Amino acid sequence: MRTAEFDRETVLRNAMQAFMTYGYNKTSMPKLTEVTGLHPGSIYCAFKNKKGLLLAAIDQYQADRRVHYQKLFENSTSLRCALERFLQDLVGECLGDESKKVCLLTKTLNEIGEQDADIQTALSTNLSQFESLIRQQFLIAWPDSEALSEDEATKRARFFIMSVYGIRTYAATQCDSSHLNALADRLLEVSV
Amino acid sequence: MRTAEFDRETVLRNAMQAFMTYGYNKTSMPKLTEVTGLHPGSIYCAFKNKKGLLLAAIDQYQADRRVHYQKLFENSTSLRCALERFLQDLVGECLGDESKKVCLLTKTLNEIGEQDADIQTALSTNLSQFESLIRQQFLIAWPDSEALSEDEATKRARFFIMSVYGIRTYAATQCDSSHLNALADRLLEVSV
DNA sequence: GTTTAACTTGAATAATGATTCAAGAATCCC
DNA sequence: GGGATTCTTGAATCATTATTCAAGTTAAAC
Repeated sequence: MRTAEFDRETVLRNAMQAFMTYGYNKTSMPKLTEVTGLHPGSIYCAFKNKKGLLLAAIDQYQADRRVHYQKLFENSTSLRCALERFLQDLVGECLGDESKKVCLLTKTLNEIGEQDADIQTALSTNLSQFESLIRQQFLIAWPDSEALSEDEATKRARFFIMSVYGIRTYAATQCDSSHLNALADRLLEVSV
Repeated sequence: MRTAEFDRETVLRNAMQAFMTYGYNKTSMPKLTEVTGLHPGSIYCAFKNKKGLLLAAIDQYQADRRVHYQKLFENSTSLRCALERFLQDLVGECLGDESKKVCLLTKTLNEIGEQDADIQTALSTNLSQFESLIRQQFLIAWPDSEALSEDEATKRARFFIMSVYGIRTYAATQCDSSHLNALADRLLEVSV
């Protein structure tokens, strides 16, 4: 017997960052050995192949995101407050460094979603989990806000999520702080 | 002297379709020779290299889009009518075949925009042209609608475009006709 | 302390990638 | 029709890719 020398979560976060920066196809195995510190053989032993490493990184990404948003939503006093925090965080990420500008899920979906069923399934699953997370915020009976019907909450959450994708893409086209804030403000207005 | 045997526009449209279907990195030169009918040497002679072919395809894409939307907007009687047509067309594309589901500009930006300055410039230029095209619709003093200030038109057009990106991405996550139509309807409501 | 199973190493492999180039073919101009 | 110019051809080249594997190393178990 022998225990693995590397820390799985660290390896996955490094791989994840590389995938977000360069995209799946342009993240070569040499690059992955470099950023993870693992030799090819170890990667193939632990994750089967490059695609397996991507799938594991996607799961890690989603787990990290869930924690991040649960913290972000803690102690919100109203739907408006929760969405405001979310949007501020989003705009901050869009203006931040390369590796946080993009969402691993949508970036990967855009790049290779149509070409691989396993990856498409993994991404769809994780993206609808993300949609649920937002939908829950719309469904909470806030002390300071009126309650929404299930149907209305679903529709509004969907529009919100769709616009979040839009803001991320818009930020890729032109990274202007005032434009992004204006878009976020407007989205908040039409959502709440 | 000798005239070229191939039709440049046809070649570019075929290349464009391949780039939209497979993405830049996964559209190999063998694939490009297949879809364009040109031999490697001819491609390198006419477009310098693979990147040059992409840049030319981007220009052709934008030229085609401009014509498409000018036709689409012809004889609109109000802003609402123009946007309605645009959104119907958009949802139709999202539900249609692979090569029309995506926008070459945003797809390429997502995949390799950060990695190549020339491509980023070309995409930014074309995307802001597209934004202008939509902005013009908001600025027209329609017979049936009230006029907007320049500033208000710019802001609304920007939010609209951002949401169009969002709808395209959302369609990639789940291609549900009723969801897409509901998103389009809501976008129309908050835009006009 | 020896065994044993598991992890690590990194060079070798085989496939695929973009790009070049020299030879051949076709058209225009005089 | 002859020459000049340009386009076409496609095999060869060189770089890069993902993946494998056999040898080496480590630590837990008895």
